[in-house]
Amino acid sequence: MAGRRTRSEIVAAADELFYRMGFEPTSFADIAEKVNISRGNFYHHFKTKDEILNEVIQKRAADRRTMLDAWEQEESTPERRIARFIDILAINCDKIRLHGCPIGTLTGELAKLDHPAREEATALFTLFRNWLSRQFAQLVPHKEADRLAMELLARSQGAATLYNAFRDDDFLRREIAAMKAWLAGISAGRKSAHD
Amino acid sequence: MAGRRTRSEIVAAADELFYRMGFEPTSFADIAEKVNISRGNFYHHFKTKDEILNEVIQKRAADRRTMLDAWEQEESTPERRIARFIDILAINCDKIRLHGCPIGTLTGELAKLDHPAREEATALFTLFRNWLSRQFAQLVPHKEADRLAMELLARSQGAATLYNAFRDDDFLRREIAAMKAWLAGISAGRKSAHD
DNA sequence: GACGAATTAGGGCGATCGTCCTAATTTTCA
DNA sequence: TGAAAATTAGGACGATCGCCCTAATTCGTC
Repeated sequence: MAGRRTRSEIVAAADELFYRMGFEPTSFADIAEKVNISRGNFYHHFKTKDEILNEVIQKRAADRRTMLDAWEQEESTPERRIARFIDILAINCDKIRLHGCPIGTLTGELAKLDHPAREEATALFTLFRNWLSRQFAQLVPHKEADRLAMELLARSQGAATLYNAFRDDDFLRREIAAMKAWLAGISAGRKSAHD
Repeated sequence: MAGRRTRSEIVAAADELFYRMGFEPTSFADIAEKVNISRGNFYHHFKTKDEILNEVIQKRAADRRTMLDAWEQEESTPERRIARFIDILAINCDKIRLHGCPIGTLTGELAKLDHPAREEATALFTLFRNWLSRQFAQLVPHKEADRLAMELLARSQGAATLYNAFRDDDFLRREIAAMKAWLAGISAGRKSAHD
């Protein structure tokens, strides 16, 4: 049963390498070296690189799901939950600075490769989109919730992209503050008139 | 002197291939085939792949500079000029849908590769940043201009990333409309109070 | 302790990568 | 027009790619 652990170690290593270097530039040899196993052993667990990619995507989805569940348990209001999402940028800023958003950069790379797993990667976005939409639905009419979810998703992606490019800490701080102010404005207008 | 034309054809082909497939996945063979020249001839013009990349970045910078200059001539107000920037998303939506933003995806890839030319690619962003900043400076106090430029740049990047992922035309239209409304609000409050 | 299954190691497959070289051809211009 | 320079073609280099095979070792179970 030690094979199961090796397999998950491979996926974890591939997850990080795909994030840091990208899917295409990461080779079997890179992953095998990181896990400290031979390439032959490697092949016993995964026949193709795409198999690993699928597993990595599933792992990322599972990781995000447990994270979202935790936020749902730990925070009592939708506004605080959405704020946790915005905080990702601050918490992971060191990694984002160097490698961008793990989800945004993966979907972008797979789009360019015209890779079959592209839609599976997009599903990672959908995970956040639906979760945010459910939170916003508690603050605004249901019809607007998904639009706000997409708006916030887009804004965080833009912030990650430009932070990765310019690496300007002040900019990131401003964007986070602006998103939180935007969020406060939405939850403040919950029962009042529009805007 | 025909060598000059071949050289620029190589750069043009590389430009498009780097955009469509990414820098790393594009091979010498890909470019040579697209230009219909032998790989040997290819080597006569460019010794290394990085040389081509640098030339491609310079070409992209030149293309954008002429585009920005044209906007400056064709539009009489800063608001209309900034609107031209926002319109990029609509005009290039077919390409963005498939391959994302040429500048955003290149800087992202080079960041992952830890490539020496990363900062040169970031300079493409700076081109737009400074141009937008100059336009905003005619609408708001100079201290706020750069922040607004970064904000708009970020928002357009986020829109491009999510449009590339979800390929939702309604979303892109909404984002464009929202950016234009945001812009109208800024230029309307030019001489009035803040917000 | 033995035996079948699971796991590991290591090497080799053809293909392609970026790069480089040489020789043939074309162009330039005294 | 003839020699020098610029351009082109085509192939070969070692390295590495994803992928596959076989043999050895470890493990689980009776």
